[in-house]
Amino acid sequence: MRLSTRAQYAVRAMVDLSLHSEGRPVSLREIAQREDIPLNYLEQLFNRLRRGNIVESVRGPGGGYLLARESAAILVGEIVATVEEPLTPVSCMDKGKGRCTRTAACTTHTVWEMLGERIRNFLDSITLEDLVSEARRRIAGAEQ
Amino acid sequence: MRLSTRAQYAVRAMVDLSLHSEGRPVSLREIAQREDIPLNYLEQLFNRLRRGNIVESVRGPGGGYLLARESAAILVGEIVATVEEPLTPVSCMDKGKGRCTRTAACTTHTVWEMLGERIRNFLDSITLEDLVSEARRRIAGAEQ
DNA sequence: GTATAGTTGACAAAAATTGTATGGTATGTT
DNA sequence: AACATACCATACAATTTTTGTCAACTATAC
Ligand code: FES
Ligand code: FES
Repeated sequence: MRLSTRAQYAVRAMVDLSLHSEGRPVSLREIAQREDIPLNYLEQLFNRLRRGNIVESVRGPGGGYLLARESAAILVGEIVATVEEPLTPVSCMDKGKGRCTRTAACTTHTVWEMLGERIRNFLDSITLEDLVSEARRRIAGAEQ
Repeated sequence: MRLSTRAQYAVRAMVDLSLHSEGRPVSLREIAQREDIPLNYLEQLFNRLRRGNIVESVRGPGGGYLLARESAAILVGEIVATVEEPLTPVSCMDKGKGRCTRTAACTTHTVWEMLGERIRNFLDSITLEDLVSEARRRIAGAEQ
């Protein structure tokens, strides 16, 4: 039940982006440095985030990424789901895939289904803005 | 965010065991056949389950495994945690491990911590007995 | 004593994740 | 136009984790 580093990286990077953007595009190079994430790997993640309509890109010098919407309208669950395709606990829910073999009438299926729902609901209950304002509080607290 | 097959196998096997035991030990060979799980793999899982005090073993011919307690006192969360060591979403919670590098003040840590809590709470809210009686209902329904 | 069935540890195969490399395209600046 | 920046895309390599297998051993019922 581990989250991939993809998901961890993506959320951290999105917080970083929000904190440092202020309307201007932020380059991945900056984010990669600040958050200590391999640049090329981050590029892959942001490709997905762009296709997922979570960020917009600006090419050329001075370019970078911008939030596609206000941070209060971006859910952590979206970010995670976008970079970590299946947010379901078991593969039989993947569509196309069959049920698990034999099975004790597969009573367990329901459990995993509900578990997935709980996970998604929780992650969708937190917005990027929640994390950003929390981060700002911490920074303010550390300064004084 | 995938559950290992270890966890899926273990829960299914435990349901199977409960359904077929009725006080008598059930051999892994039976379970492996009914649930289509590699026998040797299942042995490893039941070793962990035994050490986790979830089942008891009876050696020799006619032997097998028994529930260590009544099924109503066995939580699905226990079974999963026993075979799938870390039920935490990120490794920085593993004790001994450091925090994630750099980090946007690691606001995200709290999110993963809460997520882990939710997952554990949910899985601990379901007992093996819940699954077994659900399975019995299905079997009865299928028969008529 | 023999067959059954759990116990254990080492190891191999396979899959998934994580990270790297390379070559592109768009665009602002000089 | 040339050049530098920074996104875009794909392929591939390294690593780690998961999954499965093998072999040897111990206890016990018959
Ligand atoms: S069919 Fe989904 S877990 Fe068995
Ligand atoms: S320290 Fe735990 S996620 Fe960053």
